Amino acid sequence: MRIAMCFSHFQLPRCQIHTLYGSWWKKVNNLSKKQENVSNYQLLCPGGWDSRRWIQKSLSTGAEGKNVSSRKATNLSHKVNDVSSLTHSNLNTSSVEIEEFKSVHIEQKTSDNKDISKCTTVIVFDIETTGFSRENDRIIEIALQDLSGGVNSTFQTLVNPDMIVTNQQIHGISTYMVNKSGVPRMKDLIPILVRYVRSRQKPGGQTLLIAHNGKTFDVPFLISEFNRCSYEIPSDWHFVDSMSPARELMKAEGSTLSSKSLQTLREYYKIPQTGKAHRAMADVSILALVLQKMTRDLKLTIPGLLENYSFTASEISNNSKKKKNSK
DNA sequence: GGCCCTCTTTAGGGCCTT
Repeated sequence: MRIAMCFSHFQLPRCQIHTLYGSWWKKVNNLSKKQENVSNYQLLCPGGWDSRRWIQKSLSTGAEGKNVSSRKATNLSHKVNDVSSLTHSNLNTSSVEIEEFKSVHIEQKTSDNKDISKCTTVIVFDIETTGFSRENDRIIEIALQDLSGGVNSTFQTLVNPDMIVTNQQIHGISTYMVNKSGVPRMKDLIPILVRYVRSRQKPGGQTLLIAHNGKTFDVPFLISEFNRCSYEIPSDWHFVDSMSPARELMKAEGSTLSSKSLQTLREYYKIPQTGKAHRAMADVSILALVLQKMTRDLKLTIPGLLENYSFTASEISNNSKKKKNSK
């Protein structure tokens, strides 16, 4: 009931949660089984996959766009207030303000890698935007996938940018699709997004969010949007740019791998294109599969990713400020 | 815009993200 109040406050009448176990999830499931992906994920998840990982329920604002026809929304009548029964119990929505998160410093964690792996939530995410400029462009779509799987392991939504979309040819997202009532604006979405991520966190654990080219695009863009809406990225969100391990892979593979782009990595690992490239959820599902292959090849674990590749939003912000001041 | 590589660091160019 408190959730309902929250969304009422946000004025998101079309925010909905529904079962997305349509052909998309089936494809991913079948694809993963065919490609022996399930066991490979154990590199990222030394404790092994949770048996719930292929349970097929996802979270969406209901504004994921018409182009995602393969993900048939089979239960649109489920309202957002049902989220309390479908996600973890800590979706406290009595206040629209984001609580100060308890920081979990990597260096304070136990040296036992298994414990780190068990308490770390790994989420792959991707954004689509109206362009490359963090100052002038806006996010128009965001998608996340918790690699531990289970109920509501994915989250996706279109975002109303309050501006004309001029790069529809890239992602297929039109002005008409996002500039209308029912599609949440970023300022309304951020609290929902933060609560979703929190709902995926393990008790006392930390979150590792992975995006391709995230260090120079997705994360700075996200920081910019949070700041524009007077929010801050939670301090216990750690990020990894999958481009970094991709560079290592390129060094190891030499000319076999010609580029570190997501599409090249997808082709390298013979992962079929599911959905339209440059739609957020399609790219997330590809990156999730690329990651499992890449971490296997590089023998990377979650502690390894945290130690060698992770960064925080504050580090990105501080670096940006230093560079501005030095100019 | 930022990272990385190299024909480099007193620099320039390619890549990657939408």
